[in-house]
Amino acid sequence: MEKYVKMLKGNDLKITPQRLTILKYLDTHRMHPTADEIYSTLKKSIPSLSKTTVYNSLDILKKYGLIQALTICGLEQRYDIDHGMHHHFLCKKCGKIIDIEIKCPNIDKTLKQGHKIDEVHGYFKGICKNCVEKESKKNG
Amino acid sequence: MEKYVKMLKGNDLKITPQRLTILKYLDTHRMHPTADEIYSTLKKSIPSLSKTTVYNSLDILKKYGLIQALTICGLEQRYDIDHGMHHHFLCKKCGKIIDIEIKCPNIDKTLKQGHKIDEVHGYFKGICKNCVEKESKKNG
DNA sequence: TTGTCTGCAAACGTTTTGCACGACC
DNA sequence: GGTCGTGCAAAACGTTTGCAGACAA
Repeated sequence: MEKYVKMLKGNDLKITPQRLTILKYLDTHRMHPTADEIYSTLKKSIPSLSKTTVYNSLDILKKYGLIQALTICGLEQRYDIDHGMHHHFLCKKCGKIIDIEIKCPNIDKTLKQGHKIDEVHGYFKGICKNCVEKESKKNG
Repeated sequence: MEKYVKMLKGNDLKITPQRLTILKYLDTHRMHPTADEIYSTLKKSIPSLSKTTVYNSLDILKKYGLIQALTICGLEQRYDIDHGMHHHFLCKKCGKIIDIEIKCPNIDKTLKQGHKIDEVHGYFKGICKNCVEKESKKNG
């Protein structure tokens, strides 16, 4: 928990049980939950928790770069603790969202066509390893 | 208009004035409009047009790969005619969405970490060329 | 003590639904 | 005549707002 206190303190953010719990949840459950999933889960340990607080906390944590929001076409907003440059892959079969490590040498420049690039978000869609293997077993 | 008829016919889609008009609009106005912007604009030429039809048409055009949906964090869904592999850049200053041509050699593989990749969507955020230049003029 | 954070209820805007009518093979 | 597309109204959904009271610093 010390870790999350430090993360908040480092950004001059007030330390509240709600924020700490949300940070810890996102850090220990890296399955890109929705705001509602976070709310439902944490409601069990903090019965007084409100959805507004979840949204407020996620907004401010995002604003200070402690977490990241994923906006994938067709899905609600999802959240992820910020753990270095990575992208996201959505399996169209099982719906799972998987972290993808791809480095693109052409993106690493901060300037492209004269535009100053601060953030890079890569979204990939297809069939995940698991589902591909299941499919080939069925056919072979 | 022949062009849009062919696009629909090629996918065994019924040809309706609404679909043709939406396709033409997206082809000739590449500013990534929202469903509502499309509706408001086309309502002028097709007064009977309903928003449901706009959503229905956009959905089916997307399903058949004739158009693309952009889901950018914090913005409503936007639409774009499918004109080859390109990505999108959002200027955090002026809000404009700009097409970006970046080729990533590491993404071009259809398999990554065992996952079969069908779609690649790149979203970039920062300050666009225009706003960067405005800023530097002000300061210099 | 002071300003910020939280929680509730209500509002909001986008998108989806259910259903009936109409158009087109 | 049966399927598919359209349009309307209403609902659903995720998210945001306004405000009052609670809490961290």
